[in-house]
Amino acid sequence: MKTIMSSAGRRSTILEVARLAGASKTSVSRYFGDERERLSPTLQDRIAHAASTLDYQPNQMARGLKGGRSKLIGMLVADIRNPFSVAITHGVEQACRQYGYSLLVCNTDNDSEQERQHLDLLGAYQVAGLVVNATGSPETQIQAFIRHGTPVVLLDREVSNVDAEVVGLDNQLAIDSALDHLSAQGYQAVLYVSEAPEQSSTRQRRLACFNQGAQQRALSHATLLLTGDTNTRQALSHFLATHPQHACAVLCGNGNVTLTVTRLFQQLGLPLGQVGLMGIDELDWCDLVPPGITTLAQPTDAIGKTALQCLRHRITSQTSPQPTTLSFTPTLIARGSTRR
Amino acid sequence: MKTIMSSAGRRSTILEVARLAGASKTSVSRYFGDERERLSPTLQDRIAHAASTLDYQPNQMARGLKGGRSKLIGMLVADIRNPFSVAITHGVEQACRQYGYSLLVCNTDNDSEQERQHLDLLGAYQVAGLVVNATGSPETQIQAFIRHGTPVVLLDREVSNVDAEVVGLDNQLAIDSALDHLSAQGYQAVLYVSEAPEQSSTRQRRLACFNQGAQQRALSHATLLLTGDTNTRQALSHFLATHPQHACAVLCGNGNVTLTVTRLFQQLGLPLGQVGLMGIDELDWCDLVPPGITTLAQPTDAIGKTALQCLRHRITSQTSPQPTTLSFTPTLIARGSTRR
DNA sequence: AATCAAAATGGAACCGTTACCATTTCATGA
DNA sequence: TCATGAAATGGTAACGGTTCCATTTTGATT
Repeated sequence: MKTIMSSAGRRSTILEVARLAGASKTSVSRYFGDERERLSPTLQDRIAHAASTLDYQPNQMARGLKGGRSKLIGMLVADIRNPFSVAITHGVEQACRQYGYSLLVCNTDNDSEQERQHLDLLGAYQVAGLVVNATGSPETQIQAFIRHGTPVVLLDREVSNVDAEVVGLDNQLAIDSALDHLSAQGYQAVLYVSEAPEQSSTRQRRLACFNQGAQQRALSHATLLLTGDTNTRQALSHFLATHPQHACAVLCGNGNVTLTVTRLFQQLGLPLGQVGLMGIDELDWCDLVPPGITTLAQPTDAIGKTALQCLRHRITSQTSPQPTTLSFTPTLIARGSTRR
Repeated sequence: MKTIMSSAGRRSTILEVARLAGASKTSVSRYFGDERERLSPTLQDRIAHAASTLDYQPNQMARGLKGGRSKLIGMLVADIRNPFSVAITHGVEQACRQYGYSLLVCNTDNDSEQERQHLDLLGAYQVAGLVVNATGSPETQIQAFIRHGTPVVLLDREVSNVDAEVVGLDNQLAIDSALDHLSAQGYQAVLYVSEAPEQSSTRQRRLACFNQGAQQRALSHATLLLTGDTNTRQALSHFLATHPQHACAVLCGNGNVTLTVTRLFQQLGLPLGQVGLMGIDELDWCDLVPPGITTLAQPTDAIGKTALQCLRHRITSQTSPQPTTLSFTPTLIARGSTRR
């Protein structure tokens, strides 16, 4: 014997609230919009009471349709499993909630086809703003958003021909700090390891800064790109072998690289510190691998929050983008891996 | 001299496509809905052409409004910075994209007030389904979703009085495997470390299984809860001190705990392996801390995808929940930390 | 050629809001 | 008391789709 739950609960509408409160749709709408003070205290009370009785909540779909924009912020993330991305997402999400937005998180897994699809969908949801950590170069699609009047902020990676603020690390400063630290610690030859730079302006920039900075400091240097087919272990050994007379160090372009290289060090039995190791991006475990891995930490929360601030600013003041680059300063966390 | 971009691009509507194609709104709607085959090939072509000319894409807000449901899946995550949660989110997100849904990710930071707010919003967006990794006990709110006909799936954690599938690890099996492994390795006294169990049914269950399982195996055992005020370092030392005649091991209830305890081991200078260490949840760095930390890995991707399958099943077949528990089998990854 | 069912297409109402404009209410000063 | 403007409130047409129902077209059958 089953109890039939016939009240397959429709959610209540503005009209029902209006009726119960003895008011008009318009007044109820005003109450829940930002014109509550235009209503007499009496009416406010009646509406408040009716709404809570009916458990009313404005339908965001209807609002979005009517207003031409939703209260959604779209966020495109290149790799959601990267702790750095997660940390930033966390910052963005917090800021969203604070201002009544919800976050539509779209992970692209570094695949531009997925990126394209996601951007299409985000368009269809008429997002109020877009935070993009790009994979490929979705120029045209992003331009379309901008043309439609949707504010866009680029996170960490630039996209060519897109006029939007870029929020991220000061890469020049990061690389400089790293090289300064390494040479201060007495390392004379540095290998920079990076993932494929084509995908990301940041990777390119760090690579360029590295080459330039290493040269300025008269450091022996080389670079290694982690592509699928190179034998990284061999490349690393080779670098060490060609610099027998120097104290060698490896600088990792991001957290993923640090992970890979640390594994490599262990496989090769390289003593951390004697061969220096340093990475951009702080990770949970950097203090756990003895004697600790030196890193440059990014202020992820600040970056995320700033990204949303940019959007909010442009959403409210309808100004067009002032293609600035907002660069944040990394924090050096020195540990044993760069102590000889 | 500035070029004024006066075409502050409105996106094109179904009506415009209809006009350009010389067809009716209805036909265009059918084309983009799932009744394309009802249209004559000629008409399909005309519409396709018009749509691509105008760069048309159906407005999801309008669709959602009309249909009473959006193509959004809401996901409530207790702690988005936990790699385990991220891995599952990744699985859910992939599955969503595959079926044309978008994922509204809501992080609660283990705060039930945030959870409440987020659930409200998700309601307002008329999500097609809800994946909940609960923090507190949002019983009433979730019941409201179910009453409204929105399918709900619980992830990892149950919520009392909510009839919904629970997708997650087979905790009994996990604890049993762990204890079997530990005692096979010769450990005789085991300390189970967990975060506050009030928040999470899973933590409670693992704790209970541990106590029962340890007793059955005649292991000396104790538990330690990581709350803010306990001196965990002291507690751990105390456990070791009270079992001088036994080979001791620590079992960690989840990834966060593993991180904390590993730090503790280092602070105390405990030799990994001689004092055993084992954790539930596999983490990036578990093979990096010498001699490697033994873990039970959860099939996160499968869990995430299954969660969405459940939703889809219930979205399409409108059946009411069959409050099953879908339990997944953990994989033991044995490393040096449990080798004496 | 006439008939008829099936296939193809279109008209219009409605989903739940908001925003413009119109109307009512109210307090104020002449 | 009445005019007057401001404040408070309400009516109604969109917003961009979907869906029911009606209409037209098509092709097969007699």
